[in-house]
Amino acid sequence: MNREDPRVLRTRRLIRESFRTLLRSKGFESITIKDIARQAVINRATFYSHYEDKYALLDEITEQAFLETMPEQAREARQFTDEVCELLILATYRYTVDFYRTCRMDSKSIATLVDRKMKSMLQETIETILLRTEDIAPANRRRAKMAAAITGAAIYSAAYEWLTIGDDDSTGPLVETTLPYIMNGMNELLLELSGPAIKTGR
Amino acid sequence: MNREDPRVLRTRRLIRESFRTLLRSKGFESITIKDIARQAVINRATFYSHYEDKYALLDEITEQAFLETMPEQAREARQFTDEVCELLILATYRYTVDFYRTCRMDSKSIATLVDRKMKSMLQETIETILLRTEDIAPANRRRAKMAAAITGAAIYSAAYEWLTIGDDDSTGPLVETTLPYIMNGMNELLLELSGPAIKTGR
DNA sequence: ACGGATAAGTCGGATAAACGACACATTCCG
DNA sequence: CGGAATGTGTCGTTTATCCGACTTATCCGT
Repeated sequence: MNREDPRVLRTRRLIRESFRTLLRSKGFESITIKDIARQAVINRATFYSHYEDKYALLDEITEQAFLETMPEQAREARQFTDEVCELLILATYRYTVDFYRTCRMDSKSIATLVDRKMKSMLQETIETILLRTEDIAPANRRRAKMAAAITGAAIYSAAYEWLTIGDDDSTGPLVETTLPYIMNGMNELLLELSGPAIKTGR
Repeated sequence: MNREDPRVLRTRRLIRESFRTLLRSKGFESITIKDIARQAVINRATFYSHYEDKYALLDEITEQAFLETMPEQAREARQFTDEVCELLILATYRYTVDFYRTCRMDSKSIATLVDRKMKSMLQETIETILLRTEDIAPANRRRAKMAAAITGAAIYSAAYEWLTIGDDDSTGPLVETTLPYIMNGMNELLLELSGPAIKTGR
């Protein structure tokens, strides 16, 4: 199917919007494909020619929301600087706030799914940034991936923690505690990365 | 083409909304079919399978707006009472206000078209009400139509005049001058209508 | 007045969406 | 327990929309 076809774009957008609407009034688990089709005023069969099931739809929506939340300056960065890191932290926090405030959480399943997706998006973003810096020895790619995984998880859990404590909408303390922690560990690794390949076994 | 088909409903709604949007930023005459199609993100050929041209589209939009503006109580009335007449006057005024405030008026052509449509909608509405009153002799239908035409035109021009003078948003004076005038002439006719058929030639 | 550019309509073939039907799984209730 | 009701996923056919191409009409500048 042609992703550029105006009919396809319209239908997919309709489905996404209907799903978001439903998420505001019902729990994820209790939303049926029939509900989505009815809300979007499309045929139920049409849904299946675009998404495998509602989990795939949730995945796409989560991804899209992430990309919309994350400023381009962060996604397109060529170096993992303090500034970029701060952007990542703030965007992640904003994302979780939006998500958890607009969606009903009947079961924890949706939270789990979204958590996983968010972490992988963060990780991918960071990994891309790290691999863009020219001076990384090809043999150190694996280390860069590790760093991305760790950092992604760190940022996400920091944002999540800050949200659940949530007696305050200020983000100052969130950044002030998370940023040094991450950049410290990251700089450690970056030093090694820019050098020659690390010897195995050390 | 099946008017109930969800695709048809969606497409027509898209076209109408796009047209309304365009009317807010461009003059009617300078809007091309291409503009409409581009704005609605539909194929240009698709437009032609729903509307003959932009004049037909304007006609439909005007009619729809009229029906939305006119309260059901007026449209469904079974007698042409003072109360109903007041509703017609007020709704007509509200309609003209909305229309002339939201649409750009580059040339006068659109105003002419809308004027005509509005008058005919008003006339039709009044005619329907008059013909609904059971005690009208069938032979007097023609007279009822005349009354409807006169009254429709009167109400519309009163509303229009009130709008163009327009130093004031109050509608009191509008109703106070128009209503007695109309009901006087109308009651005159209604008396004759409810009697036997009028003799021809008098 | 003439030629180029842009819009108006129209047409045929390709494709996405609608629709109804089907078999199967799940849930719910007497 | 059993059966009724509801949701899932898929299929074949019909229909609306897309798309590109074409002709005709209208507008505009040199």
